[in-house]
Amino acid sequence: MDKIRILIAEDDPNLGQILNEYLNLKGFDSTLCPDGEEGSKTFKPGKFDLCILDLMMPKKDGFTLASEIKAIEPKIPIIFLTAKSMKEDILHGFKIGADDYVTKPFSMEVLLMRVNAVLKRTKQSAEGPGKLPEELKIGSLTYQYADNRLMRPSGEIKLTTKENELLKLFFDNLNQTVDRSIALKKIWKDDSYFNARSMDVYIAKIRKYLKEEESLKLLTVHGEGFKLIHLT
Amino acid sequence: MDKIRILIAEDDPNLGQILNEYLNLKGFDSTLCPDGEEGSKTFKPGKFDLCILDLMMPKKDGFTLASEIKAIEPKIPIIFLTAKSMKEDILHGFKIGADDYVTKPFSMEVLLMRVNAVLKRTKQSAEGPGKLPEELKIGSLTYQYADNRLMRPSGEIKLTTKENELLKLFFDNLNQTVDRSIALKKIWKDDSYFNARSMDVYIAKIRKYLKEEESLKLLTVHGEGFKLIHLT
DNA sequence: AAGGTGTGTTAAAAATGGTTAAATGAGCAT
DNA sequence: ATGCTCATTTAACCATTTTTAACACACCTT
Repeated sequence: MDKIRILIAEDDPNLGQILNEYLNLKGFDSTLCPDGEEGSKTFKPGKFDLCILDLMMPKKDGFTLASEIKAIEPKIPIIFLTAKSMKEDILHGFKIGADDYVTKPFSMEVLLMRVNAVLKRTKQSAEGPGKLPEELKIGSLTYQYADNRLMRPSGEIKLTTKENELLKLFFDNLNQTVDRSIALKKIWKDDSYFNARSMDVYIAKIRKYLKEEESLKLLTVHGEGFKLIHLT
Repeated sequence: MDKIRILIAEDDPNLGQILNEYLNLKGFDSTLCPDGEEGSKTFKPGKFDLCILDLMMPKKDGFTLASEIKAIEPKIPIIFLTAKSMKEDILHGFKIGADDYVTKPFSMEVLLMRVNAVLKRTKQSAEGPGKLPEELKIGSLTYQYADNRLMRPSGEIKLTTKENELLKLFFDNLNQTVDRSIALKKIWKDDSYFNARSMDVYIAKIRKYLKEEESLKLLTVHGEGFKLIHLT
């Protein structure tokens, strides 16, 4: 296996240097760019396996750069660095395809963990559907998909068949985009206009059920599908 | 036994045609798609028993198509056709769940052998929910289907013929969905409206019998059938 | 800014399943 | 045969799940 190639875009020379050296030390092949524009010039399709982008940079911000990169190589994983812990930005990042984010200040260990987690996820996503444990606890919720039950602090919800199948699909692909057409074919057996609208109705229901757990958000990825994310 | 249904995705019209005709000649029900995208549209869960995918195709390559198919129906066998004999590709293929691969050029006989070998392998694994022992104990219940008896802590129940056949069917397929129409054809010999309603009455009875064993639940899978689950 | 397409939301319609009790019918004993 | 008894089916009614429809809003492109 070759070295994992990482593109770093970070304008703070100090932090940039540290990042670069640390990742090299840990066996990655990393390239540092001092601003967004430089990052845009440096990125070439097939030349990188992962991007770590600062959000606030001169010349070109992280979101814009990410969009450009995704346009070239849609499936490349991206981790954002953000000084703000503002949820708005984080959610926006996930929507445009971020795989994770790290808020400054952070320790190198934390970053490394995220990098490895993201790489593991995206690598095995092509492999197989990760098995879900019988009972899944996230935050204040307990999800027992085996018998269609979702326990919340405010009480238990008995899920209908379709609700349960859809929710399980999202948990099976936590933090990853689930394609509309794949979900439709898997659960409705057929991708058609009306089934798609039916699914939208169920999306709304699931959002309502998850509402009281702040750390879970079912995002829309416009034109692609949906993504259930877990904010850590 | 019905015909084996095969999905073929191959962009070379010449080879595709030959494949299709040959497999039809050999008694398969094969469908040809001229590219990966067409393959994605054509594939529906439960509609195919095997996929034969070319690796290099316009619009959508074989690996991508395979991932989508596996996402929908994880256990379906897939055979890749590849011009390259490159180990990298072959290994990657196996990782994402290939059951076999055939390198071009190949003879029809070779392909047929592989198809039969794969089907034989996957069939026997999918074949049988293992035979039920004479006497089955689950939790506080003992089910002796041989003589229509269900023992519960609160006392024994003598099952009627239909009750017993239905309950056995569910235990035979524990944790798996039993299709309404399959159950009807198996037990009532005929799937009709009134038989279906009759079955619903028996479902209610069985639920009542199982009620005192908390770990067993007979769930309905709306529009499909029923599923007896055992919570561990 | 405008217009097309995709998604959010809500309510009503349609389909499916749950429940109960009465009708049917088959087997058995008288 | 006649009348029990019991399994099974039919029927009627109700409850739930899913789909359809209509309209509002959001997103992308020009």
